[in-house]
Amino acid sequence: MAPVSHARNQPSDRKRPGSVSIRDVAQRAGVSIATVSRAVNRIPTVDPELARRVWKAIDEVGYLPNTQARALVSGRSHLLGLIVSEITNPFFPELVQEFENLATAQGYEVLIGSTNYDSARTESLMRRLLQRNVDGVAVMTFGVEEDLVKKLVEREFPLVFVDAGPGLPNIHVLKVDYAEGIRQGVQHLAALGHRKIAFISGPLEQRSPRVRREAFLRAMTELGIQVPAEHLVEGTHTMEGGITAMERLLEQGDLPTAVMCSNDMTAIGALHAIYRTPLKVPQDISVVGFDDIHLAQFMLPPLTTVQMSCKSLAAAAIEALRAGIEPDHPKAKQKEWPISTHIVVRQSTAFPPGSLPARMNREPARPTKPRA
Amino acid sequence: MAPVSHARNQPSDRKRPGSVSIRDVAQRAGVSIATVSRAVNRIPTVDPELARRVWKAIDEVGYLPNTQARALVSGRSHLLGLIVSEITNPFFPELVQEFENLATAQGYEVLIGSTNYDSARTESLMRRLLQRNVDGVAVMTFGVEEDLVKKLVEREFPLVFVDAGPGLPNIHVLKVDYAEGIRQGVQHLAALGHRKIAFISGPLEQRSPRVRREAFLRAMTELGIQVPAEHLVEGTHTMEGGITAMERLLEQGDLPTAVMCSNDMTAIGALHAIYRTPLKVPQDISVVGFDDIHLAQFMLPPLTTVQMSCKSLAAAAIEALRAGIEPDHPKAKQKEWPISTHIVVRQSTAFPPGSLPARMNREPARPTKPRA
DNA sequence: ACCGAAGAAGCAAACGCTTACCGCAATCGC
DNA sequence: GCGATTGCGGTAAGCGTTTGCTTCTTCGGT
Repeated sequence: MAPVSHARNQPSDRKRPGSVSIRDVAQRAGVSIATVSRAVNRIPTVDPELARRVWKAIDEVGYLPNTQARALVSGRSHLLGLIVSEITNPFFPELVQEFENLATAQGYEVLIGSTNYDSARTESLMRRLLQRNVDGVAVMTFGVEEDLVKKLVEREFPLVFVDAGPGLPNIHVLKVDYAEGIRQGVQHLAALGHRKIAFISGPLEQRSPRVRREAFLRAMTELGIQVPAEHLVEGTHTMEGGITAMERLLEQGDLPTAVMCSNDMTAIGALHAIYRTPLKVPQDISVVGFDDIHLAQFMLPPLTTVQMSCKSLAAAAIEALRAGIEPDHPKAKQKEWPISTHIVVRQSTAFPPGSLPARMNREPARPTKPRA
Repeated sequence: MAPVSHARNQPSDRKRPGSVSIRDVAQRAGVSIATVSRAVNRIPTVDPELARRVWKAIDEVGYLPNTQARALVSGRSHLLGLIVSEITNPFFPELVQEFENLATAQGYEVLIGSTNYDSARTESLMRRLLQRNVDGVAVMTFGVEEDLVKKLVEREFPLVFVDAGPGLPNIHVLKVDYAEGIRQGVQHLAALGHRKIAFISGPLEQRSPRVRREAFLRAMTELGIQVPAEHLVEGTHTMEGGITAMERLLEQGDLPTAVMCSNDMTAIGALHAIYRTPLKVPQDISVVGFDDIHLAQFMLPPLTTVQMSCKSLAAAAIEALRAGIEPDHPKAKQKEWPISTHIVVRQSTAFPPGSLPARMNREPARPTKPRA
């Protein structure tokens, strides 16, 4: 029987050829693994000369510290979970992009999952994220399932929701100010002379679409404008949904002169539905979106929309998570993170038909820039 | 000084409240941690009765095995890296979605990174993925940087490229059959009577766009059609690029009657550029895309395009990775994975103007379904 | 009744790292 | 000049698992 030497400081006969461990570096530099570790982590107590030797060795053997092992001892994985509802909805890739940039800039990696509105999926996703020991999770789906969330809250697990998830204390919430942006949208339309303004909502079983719809109704009420029930139609936050909803709007007798949509994909769907008719946007009907996705400015005509900056959404999410993760974060106590919204006027909105000499409608209205 | 007891089998005074380890379960079930581990991994040598007790304990304390620790000992992280060039290009979210579904179905998690065509970013991304000990990486950016790839290949690190990355042996390659799909596209146009067919390419410093352009030129040559240099314009694989390129095409004297584009976003940009002129698609000019993203069928008119199924792309990528990772995978030896492409005829293509009575052009051509 | 084989559970090493603690040499104070 | 401090590096414990080896029990064969 071969006497196996288990000198703990010897380089391992590696499993995968080429995977270099801290011991290889230590051997090469002629120091202990502790010193290597300290050098890598730039701990000032190590002699500069030695440190140089270590770094040289690191370079020569091509050492990369194993994050898993680090995570195991430090208890922090530097992994963040990001849950979105549907990654194929163009809003989310933009969000993901921003989130990722910010996260990596802070030394975190991101595990993304999309739920497709399926709560079983969400649950399994959450479980997997926890097994991976993520340091925190941002739930950016605009409709939350409340099951295991409670347990997590009890565990003081850093969690960020958008629009207040379940009414639980002690979780971070990105409070999107739908009211402001949507009011701006409605007022913009009203200022142009519109009175018959329809609204295509998102799927109403979700929270956020409901909130947006409420905001619209309130803004209309403020202006003293009635909204007939048939001008309130439900979409799905997808282009298909926008098309269908707009078609329904077009079929009925009392045509609105303007349509606000719960998100941009819906608005884009609406534009498509209108293109298929003899009607023109914005001359015959104005359309306003919500989100301001990249695509919006490339529509024909470029879409007037309410901007919800995914940059600030991502930034707030990261900040909130860090506040929950890092013990001495300046804003550790903050629980609500406001996200502002405001209208971006492009060319899909104009005076309602018949309100003015036709030629004034040729060039779409271009009010002054909204306040930033 | 308090004598610290270090009985290894006692539950830890946990770092994060609520993080439950295997020892908690062991204690609760009154067995050793080894038994818990074996029960969890369904190793048949454990007594059914004991196993039941263990599972009960697991349930009671809410135990989730720590993947990091598992990875550390097994040497496999069950993490897959997915590198895309630009996650905001709609093609990629679709790919990501498929990839993720497949990966999770096989028990893998996915780390996504988008390079934005920045090779420094790619490099840092790769490094981070390696530190995370990913089991393999799929590089789905359609233009590769060849730097550290070689080292990885030497390490026998499972790597999948699309379109043959650097001409290195021993890496898995998803061979997209551009030629076939593009030939079908060209032939479709030629069959309709087009002879003046322009091509908007992607950024030519990347490999895949070059291959697509080559495929187009070859298909044209096969048909004996000359392509004047001014009908070959370079885009950027984005909508903006498509708009600019199409504008350039429109400015020049010799207007093509059809335009093929290197990807769908380019084609969509081209459609937009054309909408801004009095020309009509498809009556005055036909447009063909490439990719068949979801959006394509919702264009006005619905876009005729060459489909490159991201489902099969994702499936092949996963298969290839697993073949590289799992020692006894059936296809461990396979290195090339063919991906077929074929045309999907919708309504952005029709007879060229003037070739036929006008009314025949009212309804766009609808040839029979292509072979699957 | 005794020995050996088989089955089941436990012990402990190992995965790659961080870090508390300890030992050693050089320096300081008086 | 000698004990006390200080500065640096090494030793080893431990993070949460898996797993080879050992131990203990049970049972069958003779």
